[in-house]
This record gives sequence, C-alpha cells and structure tokens, in this order.
Amino acid sequence: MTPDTLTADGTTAPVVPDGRKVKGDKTRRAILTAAVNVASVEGLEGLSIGRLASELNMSKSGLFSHFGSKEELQVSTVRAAAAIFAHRVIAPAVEVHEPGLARLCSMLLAWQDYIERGVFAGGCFFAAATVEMDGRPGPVRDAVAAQMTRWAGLLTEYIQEAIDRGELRPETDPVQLAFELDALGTAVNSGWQLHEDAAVFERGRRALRRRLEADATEAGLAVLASR
Amino acid sequence: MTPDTLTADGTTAPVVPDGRKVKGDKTRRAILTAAVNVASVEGLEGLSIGRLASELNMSKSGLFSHFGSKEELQVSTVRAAAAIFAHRVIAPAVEVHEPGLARLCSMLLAWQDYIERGVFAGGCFFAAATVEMDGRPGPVRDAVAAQMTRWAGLLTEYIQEAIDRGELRPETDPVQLAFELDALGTAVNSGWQLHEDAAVFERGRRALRRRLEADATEAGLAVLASR
DNA sequence: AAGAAAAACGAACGATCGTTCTTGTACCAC
DNA sequence: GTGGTACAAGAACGATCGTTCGTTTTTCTT
Repeated sequence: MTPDTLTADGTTAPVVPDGRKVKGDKTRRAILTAAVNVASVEGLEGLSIGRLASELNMSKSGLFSHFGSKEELQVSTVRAAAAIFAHRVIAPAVEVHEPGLARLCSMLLAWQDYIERGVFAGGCFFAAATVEMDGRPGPVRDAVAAQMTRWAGLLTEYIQEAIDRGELRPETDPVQLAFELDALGTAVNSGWQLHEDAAVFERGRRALRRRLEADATEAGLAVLASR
Repeated sequence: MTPDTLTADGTTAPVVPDGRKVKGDKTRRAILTAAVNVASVEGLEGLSIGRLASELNMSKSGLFSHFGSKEELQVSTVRAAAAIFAHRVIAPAVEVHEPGLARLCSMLLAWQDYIERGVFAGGCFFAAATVEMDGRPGPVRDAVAAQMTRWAGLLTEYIQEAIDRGELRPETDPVQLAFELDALGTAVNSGWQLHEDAAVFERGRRALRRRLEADATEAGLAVLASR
C-alpha cells in the first residue's frame, strides 16, 4: 500500500524507489518512538512538543520541523503505534499459525502479552487513544478510528475463517464475537493499568477461552485444548 | 457516610447540622455539572478553568475560588460524576427490583441506557476518566480508582446475591463474572462514541444476556426470560 | 574540496494555562 | 442604618503551549 517498510522497532521507514534510505529519517523514528510512549501515558493531547524535545535532548523547533504541526505529529504517532502493534501482536500470530481458530487465539493471547509486558509505558496505546479522541472531530480522531476499524475487521475476518474451517459453529455472528473478544482484551488493559493486579491476566485468558468454547465446534474445542 | 444529600441533578449539596443550606452552593453545583460534561469530552486534564468559566459566564478567579486548586476541582468533578451515575444507574435498579439477578440485570441495562441517552456529552464519564488517569499518580487518579473499585464491588455483590438466591450457579466466580460484565458495558460505550453506530447497543444487550444465561440456573433463566 | 540541500538550533511571537492578590458587591445579623 | 462576611470580578504573575523566523551546523553530491 504505502512504500514503507517495517523496521525493528515497529516504526515505518520510507524508502525511495531505488531502496536508499531517506536521510534524517532516523531522528524522525526516534521522535515517534518516544512520542508513542509519552502518548500512551499522557494521551495524544497531553503530548507536548517542548517536553518531547527535552526528553530527546533536542530543540523544540528542530523537532517541530519534522512534522509542521502538532496535529501531523499526532497522526504520525498513531501510525507509528499501529506499526508497533502490528509487529508485536498481529505478525507473530500470522507467521506461526495458519488461518483459523489457532491464529485467532494466538493473536488474542499475543495482545494480552503485549499489555502484560508493557510494550508501551501507559498500557495499550489504542485503548487510551480511542477513549481520549472519540469525542472530538478531526484528523487525529479519524486516524485512531481507522485503526480501530481495521482491528475489528481483522478479528471478524479471523473468526470467519474459523467458521469456514468448521472450528466455530456456522451460526456464529462474527461481528458479535469480535465485539466481545475486543471488549475482554480492553478490559484486561484497563484492569492492569488501574489496579496493577496481575490476576487480571488470568481472568482475561479464562474469559477469552470460555467465550471461544461457547461458539466452538468439536474440531474447534480440539484446537483450543491443544493450547 | 458524608453529610451530603443527593440533589435532583445528581450533585451533592452539603448541609449543616440544623439543615440550612450553605449559601453559594448553587454556583458550586452549577460549576460541577458543567465540569462533568466538559470532562467527559475533553478529559479531566483537558478541563480548563478559563474555558469552564467563560462557558458559565463568570470570571476565572471567581470560579477558581470555589476550589482553591485545579486538582481539587478535578476531584470534586469525579465525585459529582459518581453521584450522577449513582442517581441514574444504581438507584433505579435498587428501588425497583429486589436483590438478585433481576436487580443486577436491571442495573446493567440502566447503564447502557445512560450511555445511549447521552447523560454526559462525551459518553460514560468513568470510562473516559479511568483510561485517562490510570497512568499518573495523585489524588485525582485515586478518586477515580476508588469509584471504579466501588463499581466492581457493587457488581460482585449483586452477583453474589444472585448466587445465594439460586439464580446463578453456585460455582460461579463473582469477580470473574463482574469483570466480564463490566468489560461488555465499557465496550458498548467505546463503540458508540467511536462509530456512532446504534447497533452496538443491541450487541451489548445480547452479549450481557448470553453471558448471564451461561451461568444461570433454571430459576435464573426464568428471571432473565421475564425481562 | 566546494557547493547545495537538509537538519537542527535559538530566540521570539501571541495565546492560554493555573494561580495570586486586590478591589468591589451583595447579603445578613445586629 | 451599619458593619461584617462570603462571593465574585479584574488585573496581573510566571510558565508553558504551538508556531514562526532567520541562522548555523551537518550531511550528501559532485
């Protein structure tokens, strides 16, 4: 889609057609990595250019010139966070497991792992960004909403694949199930951030498993049992 | 507990021992009502004293003197929101239904109703406040966390009552079920705020019902069927 | 090595933030 | 009526916000 490649830290690095790196991009990625972390704690609105600059030992104007406006910085931060999420949660499940219930289940557990391991300082970036931006119109909100739609679509797609493979019952409503699975994951993030009680992860895993079992066929139960 | 009485709009009005109203309290309540609405959209941190003052056609310093600090305004706002929530969601369920599954179910539906009817401009105040404040220490976070703990405790308590009455299966884990029910309600709020798709309410109701049915006894199923 | 292009800097802008202090105003007891 | 008391207004503070501008430093090309 875009001519971006995924780098090790999950941020994107634009490349020109012949493959040479665009110069100055290293700084930009360093900024966005820090921005995602700050925003996961302080929020996308609480992310201030001056604070971010001093944290990176650079000047406010130097940082600013990479984006041209705060709004552009925020949108870029959302995209960087999405790349990290894709790298840490989606990619492992896709690489290791074939389509179906195994892939779906693996991705959901990877999501919890990424919350538990504290990939972002303030917990799941999108859980925070969604609630923060959902009330105010503008490009930043649209960027967040687009990512959340993508995520819900991905869940729905994987569920549909599991149905097609006969691992979930054919009368399963994919959108409904995706809604509930997302709800549980988000609640795990909130519970962990608010109470720092690690028991929430076990609760989350139990809830996910029971919810999937409720719609699983015998073939699906076998897949779940093997995990 | 506190010498406060619940007023019509859900905010609290302090009374002195002989019952006379403390003067100037009307202004304070008007401020907090507006503050809760602004904070539900802009967040507790985005709530600015100057903006709030101009919205109420009063001076910044005049408003400020009611609280003495922004932090105190934020904590008071959290308490005011809790009172409104109690008035709109908890009280109706307690008044109409006796303890047990009926009360629990009624409260969960009242919660969805309060989200759907837009009691706060930015959706459920606590869903927003929780995610916003969960990362930063201080009295405001503590106030929010205390309310969320109260809410989780209330859900757990009502579930336990339903177990004791034989409406939910005795092996039901109240904390686990409370976690899942709260997850679904919160997801309804997010879905509504982000996509403005009213279908999320039907999804939420279906998910709540199916989750309760999964742990219900025959007596419990009868209660659920009658609703 | 020289010149062009890009990146970073430092200073300053108007605006708004939370907060303080002083002044004016309404009300209530005496 | 008069004095006291709580409430509200107004001006101003230092700090920080996003942003602009002109200059300097770095980097790449040739």
